[in-house]
Amino acid sequence: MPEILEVELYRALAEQALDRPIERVWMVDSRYGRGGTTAPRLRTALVGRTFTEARRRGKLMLLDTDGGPTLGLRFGMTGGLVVDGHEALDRLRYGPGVFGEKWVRARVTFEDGGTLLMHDPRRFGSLELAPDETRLGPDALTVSRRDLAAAMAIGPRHGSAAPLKARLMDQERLAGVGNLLADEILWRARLAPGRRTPLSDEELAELHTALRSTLRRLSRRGGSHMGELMAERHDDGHCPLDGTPLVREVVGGRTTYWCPAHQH
DNA sequence: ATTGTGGCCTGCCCGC
DNA sequence: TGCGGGCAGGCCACAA
Repeated sequence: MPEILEVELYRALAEQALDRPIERVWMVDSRYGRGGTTAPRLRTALVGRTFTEARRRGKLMLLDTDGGPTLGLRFGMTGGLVVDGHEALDRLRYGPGVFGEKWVRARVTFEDGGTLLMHDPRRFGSLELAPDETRLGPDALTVSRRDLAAAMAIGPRHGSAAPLKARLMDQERLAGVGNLLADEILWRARLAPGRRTPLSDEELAELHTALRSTLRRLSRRGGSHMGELMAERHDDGHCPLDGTPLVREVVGGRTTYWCPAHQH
């Protein structure tokens, strides 16, 4: 489920876990670790230390430690964060919608008895010690128009043949936008997901405005799934703007809904 | 180097 | 009611 808005909620929740000495660390199995991160290495890195800061870059959450490596958390499609029994979100749209002990994949227990845990039914999330943050592009919540333009450069003169939507979701170019947000942003920017020609200055401005307004609006409304396009994301869905039947197709490897009447 | 594809896991929903 | 197939908002390894 989580896109950038959800991970930002997780990050805010994780601030409750700062400055509390870590007593135990558990992970379901070493396949849940990434980049050589195993349960024993997690223990060595974390036990006896505290988390000092909860950061985020795109969809990657980062917990710094006092003197040890930073812990990176990725939530995949169904991952959720729980601190001291409190969830950042009531409900995971593509998960079972309830909390289940059997879906807990990792747990950090503090000396005060509290816990921070990863709840992840589908197991697409992961933990990684000292993740390479530099592989991610600028954060979508704060990206400037200039940096967005650089990230989106497409077309023959810019050496890329990837469709616009794939660019928007390429985490190395722009960090944080997932499939749902991409559709919503392009719909609001009036740009077709399959666009491969360079964007004009006006279109880039539209895209930047749509990115900011969509993130701000959906953040207020409670998450990435609160977009206006969401309710029409099904067969026979219609454009909320002009009533045109939406096109459903795969763009950039992901299911895409868009309006052929006003997105160009 | 860039772009596209399959696969990872598990649960839900739909149609038969 | 039960069952099988298709689908799911992320990301990686791999092929072309």
